Amino acid sequence: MNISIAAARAGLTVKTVRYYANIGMVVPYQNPQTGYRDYRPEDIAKLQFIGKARRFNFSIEECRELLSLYQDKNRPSKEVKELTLEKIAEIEEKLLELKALRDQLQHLATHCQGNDRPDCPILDALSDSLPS
Amino acid sequence: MNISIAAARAGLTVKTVRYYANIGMVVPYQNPQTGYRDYRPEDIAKLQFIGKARRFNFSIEECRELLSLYQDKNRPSKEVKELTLEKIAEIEEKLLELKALRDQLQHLATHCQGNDRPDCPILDALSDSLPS
DNA sequence: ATAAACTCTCCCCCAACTGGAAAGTAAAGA
DNA sequence: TCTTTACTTTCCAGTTGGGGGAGAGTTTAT
Repeated sequence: MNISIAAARAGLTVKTVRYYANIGMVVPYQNPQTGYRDYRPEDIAKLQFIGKARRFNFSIEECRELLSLYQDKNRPSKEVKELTLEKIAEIEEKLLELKALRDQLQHLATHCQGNDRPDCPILDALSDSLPS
Repeated sequence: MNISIAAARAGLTVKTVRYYANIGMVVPYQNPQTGYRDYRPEDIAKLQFIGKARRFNFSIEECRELLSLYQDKNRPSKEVKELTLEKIAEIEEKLLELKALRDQLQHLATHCQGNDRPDCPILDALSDSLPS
């Protein structure tokens, strides 16, 4: 299977798939005559796996880790669960940050007339000390 | 005021302040003999302004925009409010994404024993099609 | 006077790709 | 078969927002 088919199957771009080959994540057979990459079903499965893990906010390095766990048929599920729980905690933290951010901005926007007058509590807040 | 004092006043690193000078965001007077930058109170005010806007998740370009609005005494507050509302909408979207992500991961983690057996619904989900 | 602490520029590095140029290859139509 | 189009390759540069560190000059403190 050529690279564009492989990319489509995995829901990735060709550029991304080539990138994954370059960084040694999914390295397909490469025809020595033409240089064309040839993706086999197991390569596609890996690409799909990585695509999903990336969508779950796992970093490339974490994907590499998950992938090796995935390929090790005797791995304990403990490691995978731990990694997942860590990721959940990270996301929780990010959620709190973003909520606080939104609330502060919302507060400012509510107090801004948003008209043609130069009066603007948002800019005032940014130039003075912020309500923390 | 030298750059380390300026950075401390604005709650930024020296590297960051120098970066802001390089990209033309806050360009202080620079002694032609020594090359040393000299930050005046209005430069510090700008740095503080930018620091706060960055903490509010505004991009460098958006900071530039806000800064020019801030410096224009006759600006209508409408533009600032619009930019802020857009930012809020962005954050809302990101919040939804992250919540969905957390819930899916949480679901997977709940169904994983996390023991020494190779059995792992998390990896199964990553390698099969995901519950979407 | 000398050592410590600061500053400068310059360049490379990070993540995770994306875009584009130049050149070679494959497939499809006339 | 020839030609055109669509693909593929490598390589280089750019993105965001800086961080790390070298090597050289400057200021400050002792």
